[in-house]
Amino acid sequence: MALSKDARSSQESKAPSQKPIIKGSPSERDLRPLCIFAKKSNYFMHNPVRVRFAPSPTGPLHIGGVRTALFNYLFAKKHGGKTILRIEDTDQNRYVEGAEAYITKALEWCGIVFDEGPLQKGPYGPYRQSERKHLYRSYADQLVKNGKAYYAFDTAEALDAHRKGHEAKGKTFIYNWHNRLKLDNSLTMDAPTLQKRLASGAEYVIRFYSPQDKTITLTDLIRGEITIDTNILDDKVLFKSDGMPTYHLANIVDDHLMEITHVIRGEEWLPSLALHQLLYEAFEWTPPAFAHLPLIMKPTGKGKLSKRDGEKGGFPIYPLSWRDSLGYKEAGYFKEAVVNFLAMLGWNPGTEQEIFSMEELQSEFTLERVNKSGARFDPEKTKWYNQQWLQQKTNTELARLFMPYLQQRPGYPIDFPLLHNAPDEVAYVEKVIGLIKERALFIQDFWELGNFFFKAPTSYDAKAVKKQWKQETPEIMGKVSNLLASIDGFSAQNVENAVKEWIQTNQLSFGKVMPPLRLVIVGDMKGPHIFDIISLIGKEETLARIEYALQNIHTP
RNA sequence: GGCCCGUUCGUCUAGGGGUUAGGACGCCAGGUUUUCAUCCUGGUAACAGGGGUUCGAUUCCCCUACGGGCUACCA
Repeated sequence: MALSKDARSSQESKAPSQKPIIKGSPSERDLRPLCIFAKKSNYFMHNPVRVRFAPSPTGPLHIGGVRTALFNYLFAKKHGGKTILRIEDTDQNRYVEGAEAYITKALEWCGIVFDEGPLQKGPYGPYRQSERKHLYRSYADQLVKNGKAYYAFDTAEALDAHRKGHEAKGKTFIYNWHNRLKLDNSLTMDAPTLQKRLASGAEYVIRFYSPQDKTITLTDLIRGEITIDTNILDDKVLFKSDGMPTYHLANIVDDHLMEITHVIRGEEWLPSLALHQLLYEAFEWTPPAFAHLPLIMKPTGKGKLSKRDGEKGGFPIYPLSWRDSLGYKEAGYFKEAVVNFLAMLGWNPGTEQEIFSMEELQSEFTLERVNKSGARFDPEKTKWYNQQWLQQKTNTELARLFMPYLQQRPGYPIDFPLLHNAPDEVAYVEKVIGLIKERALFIQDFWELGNFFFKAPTSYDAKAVKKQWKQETPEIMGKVSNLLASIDGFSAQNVENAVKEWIQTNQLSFGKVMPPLRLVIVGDMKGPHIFDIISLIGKEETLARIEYALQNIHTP
């Protein structure tokens, strides 16, 4: 009835039982944002963009959820709008202690900040649905009064039996127009019976009365138009017997009350869009615009990314650690890298730029450039993003971040006279990082890459010894040692010049000097330029290492 | 099963009625570094299939296949 007032009913009558039509030709796609803004221009002029991220505190947020929050945040920033965090804790059974605090901390780490929410408050609070409980009942009642919803007394067992019965016959049980009059609800009883039933304290739910024989057209900012036949919809429960609303009711009521203009959420909600649209119509409210994000899929195998994939694939799935699961932060990822790779999962700028800061994303992001199809998650590429961001950090910042790792290593504090070259330990670490930075993906790689800057080798790579440590090598190393001892001004350049000159005048080959020298200094055939290493660890330490090697390397 | 959404290199993607179908990750090969890695250069590799529409389709339409989501008094 109220539907007829709505502009949509004219569209419905035009296309009664048409097949789904998806409009998405290039020209229409390009025009889409214009159309949307044109249609709602008045609305937009007086209503600044307001988006919400509405997680359920049933556990830690995984990166899929973080991406949804990120896209909401970027969209709001792009349009100078507001971001709202709303905690959807209407399911008392699934509540997990600490989950809400985790969500708040995780998003904060990523740099996703909210203008309104449980902590920052705001004019539309409270921002936890459990604290808004008193609000929802009257909205459910309003729908009952208008004939848009009804009481249902069917027990869980009875419904379960129906489902099983249908399943046995290869059919699906749907609580809607084709059987609602055979079930135990207020549609099948007169007023006095209903009153008696309610007064008796019987448990009941409130169900939405789904319309019959209508085709509704839905608009999704990413997918275009979708048409749905209402006959396949079920009479969803709006209000549960425990006195709490379901997601569907609470979501619509709160989005309306909080004046949300754009709902950006995961694709798993697309099937509910029709119901939500119908609810807005039933309340005679203007619905927000909707955008359904493509899902993030498992790196291998079938299905969407889940919490288990992290353990299986050996990569973090959560932004921060949660119990036994290592988070991105703790695994050594920069938040910039996490935000960057999450943004590129399902969105792209249309240019070849891949590295984006949060600020760049805020100005570049558009919903029109979000993909329609799900993106397989690639842990390898996340490492690459981290490497890219690591290279952009200053040595000072990297040193600060590396110190805690270094301090956990045996042999700390540094036990040899390295520090002659630097005013303090951190300054020394900065110099080390300057030499090894470009080969690192993570902060903690610095140890593997440069441990020989902090402790002298006590063992030598067996293969390298076999190959490099010849009969004459000890004698040569002894002479190199004497040479190094005589050098004043122990810069990398000075040392290199001196050694090269010495090799030439003594008619030795580089191959007889350089590889063994690296072996005694590093313990292995790896690392940055050997003269950079020698210069940085200093003369005293260099000589000590040669001496130690001469005593301890023996060829069989 | 039903409904909805989707489909370009192995992966993330650009593009779009006429292109040598572009980039990135990965992988491979050369070069540099008298080490290892980085780095540089190059290479490998894609329009799911079938019908239309069209002078011409990877691009638009339909069908099929495949993938995904939903199908709770969960969100």
